[in-house]
Amino acid sequence: MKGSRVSGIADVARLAGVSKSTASRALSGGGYVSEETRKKVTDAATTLGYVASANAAGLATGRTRTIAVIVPRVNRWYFGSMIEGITRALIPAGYDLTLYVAEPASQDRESMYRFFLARKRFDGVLAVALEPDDDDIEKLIGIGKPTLCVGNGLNGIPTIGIDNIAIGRMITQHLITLGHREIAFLGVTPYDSPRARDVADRCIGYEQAMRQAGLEASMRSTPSTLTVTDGYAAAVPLLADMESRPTAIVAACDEIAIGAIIAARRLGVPVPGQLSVVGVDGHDYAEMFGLTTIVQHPEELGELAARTLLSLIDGDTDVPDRLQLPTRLVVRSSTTAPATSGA
Amino acid sequence: MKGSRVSGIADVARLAGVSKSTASRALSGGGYVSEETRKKVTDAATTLGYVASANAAGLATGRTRTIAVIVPRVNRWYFGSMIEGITRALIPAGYDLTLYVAEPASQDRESMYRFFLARKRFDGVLAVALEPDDDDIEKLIGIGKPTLCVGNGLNGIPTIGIDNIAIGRMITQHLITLGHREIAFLGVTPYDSPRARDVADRCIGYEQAMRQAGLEASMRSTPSTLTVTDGYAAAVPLLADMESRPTAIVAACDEIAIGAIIAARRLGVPVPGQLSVVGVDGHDYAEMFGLTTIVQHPEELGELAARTLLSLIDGDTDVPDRLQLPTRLVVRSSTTAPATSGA
DNA sequence: TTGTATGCGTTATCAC
DNA sequence: GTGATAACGCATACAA
Repeated sequence: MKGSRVSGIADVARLAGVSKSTASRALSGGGYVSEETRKKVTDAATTLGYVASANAAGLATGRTRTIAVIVPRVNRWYFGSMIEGITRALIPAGYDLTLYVAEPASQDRESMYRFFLARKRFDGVLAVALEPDDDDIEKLIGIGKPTLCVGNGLNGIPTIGIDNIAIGRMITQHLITLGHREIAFLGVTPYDSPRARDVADRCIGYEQAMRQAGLEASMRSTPSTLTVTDGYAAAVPLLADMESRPTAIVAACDEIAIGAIIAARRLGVPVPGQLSVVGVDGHDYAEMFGLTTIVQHPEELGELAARTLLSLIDGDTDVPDRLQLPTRLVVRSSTTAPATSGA
Repeated sequence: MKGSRVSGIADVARLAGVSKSTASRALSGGGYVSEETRKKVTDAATTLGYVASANAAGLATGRTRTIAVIVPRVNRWYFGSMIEGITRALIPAGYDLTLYVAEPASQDRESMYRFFLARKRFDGVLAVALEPDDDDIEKLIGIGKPTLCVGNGLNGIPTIGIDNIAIGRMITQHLITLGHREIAFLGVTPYDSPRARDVADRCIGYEQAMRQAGLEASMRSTPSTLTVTDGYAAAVPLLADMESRPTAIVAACDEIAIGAIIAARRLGVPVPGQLSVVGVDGHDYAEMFGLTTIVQHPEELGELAARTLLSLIDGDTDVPDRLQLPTRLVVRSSTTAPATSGA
């Protein structure tokens, strides 16, 4: 049992009849190795089932072939999809993914920076959904490794995401074009909370479109966790009041929108007959609810972000400071022209 | 700029006026160090912002303070919650979490074993939702590190999960007790697929309860991705046929159940008036739909599993081979006694 | 209680 | 094209 130790590069070299350095070159290094010896070495490696010790290699090269991913949550459609997209880019590149889950401005995030990220067991960082009121920037820059923001960005760090203000404008415009004039926004607004800037930006887009059309903006904020439950809770009081009930709702995201649709059904408000609802995301459940929405693809966003980070790690310098992915309006059955007031 | 290198333990030792070994002992080692020098060393370390190189430490000790987590997906309520639970246990322990996302019997899973897991950059493995038709067992055992299965288990590896057969029996019994006799099962059955054994086990429990009550089992399988969309698609044909429509549905999980409820609403079948529905999971959306369900807590499961694995890594030998977490039936408004046939 | 010397498994630098 | 040899940064058995 003692002899069954994991074989190292020395064993490979011995079996191949070459020196350790030649073996190393043949397997990973970029140096000159004759085709003949390369084959001898790789054969020896496979017969021994040799796998290089990442620790030793990392110690020698300073690289870990690992990237760190910072997310506030995992159990959310957006983050879960994004992580899957990231892995899709990492697997073919042979990179490991270490996950750091910590809500912004939380105890966990503090210890993440002070302890976990300080260990620097990665070659680059993907920071997902940072929030501007957090002092992440200096800390991230202080790490001194290639870093990319995904979704929400921070000044000074290259960011890849979507144009949320334009999205807010677009969906609001869609409702205005249909003839709606009483359009309420449901979700996180930039006024009650500086956090969650991506969705707050959609609210800004909503305001812009309303103002431009000479309409009055009306914003209702949810408890800000952006869940169906929250959308439901926020929609009930809005829809219950017959007098002030809007003819259309712009939701900060699909989950909020779905919550609103469910609330409408409960309250007997027909969608889209008496109420049009539009969301943002392209959530898995959107189609089932016939939700008109802007579809984005977090997996693709994650995949692209990961690939960009890898090229950044490989020394690419010409990475754009800000990259916006395209999105698309998908019209379904949750939006229609408003019922004529008289009817 | 050349001098601003990251400080190593040598720098700490120099600043504290001791040798490297003493510094090492004071910071991490278990050896004897006087309180006085310990303080000097830790002070020096903090002023220098010293953080041990994980690579070097790992190379010396053979331990990585990292655990590997294998999941088939991330973007699912169950897996996302579980990962969050796992991190909850890992953070205070100072362990990193590297995530391996690969569907069973997939290309990715193959490369995961052959390449990623072979690097052994972890002290232990948490394998979530393994499927029995996959030959994971030998590969996992071959890694030679402490390993724990979560959810689905494999013979030969300690497993921690819930008793899905008992759960299937319990929810079916609930409907039988209410007076239902035509009860259909919706979801993955053990017959059309050996995979996804956890949900298939629930079907077995359903069958047991039906047989015991002298009732006829009727199973409808979904496309097996266990989403709301699938539940919806599978429920429509089942509910559309007035003649063979059951008075109650046992769903393999809450998402399937919710899909069935949505389908029922669409088809004008009142729930629970004409149809009772019960699920399993305690999904975030269950309460909103008034769904009667068995609640389980994937976060807690993940947290417990991670903690157990850590103690396994620390040399604990008395870890039970099979650990079942308790679950609880929560009765809501989706189940009631069946309408009397005559009415 | 502290310091010295050695090993962990690679890669990189140099001669050859 | 190949082979010694020195890092890489830390932990630890052993000597003091």
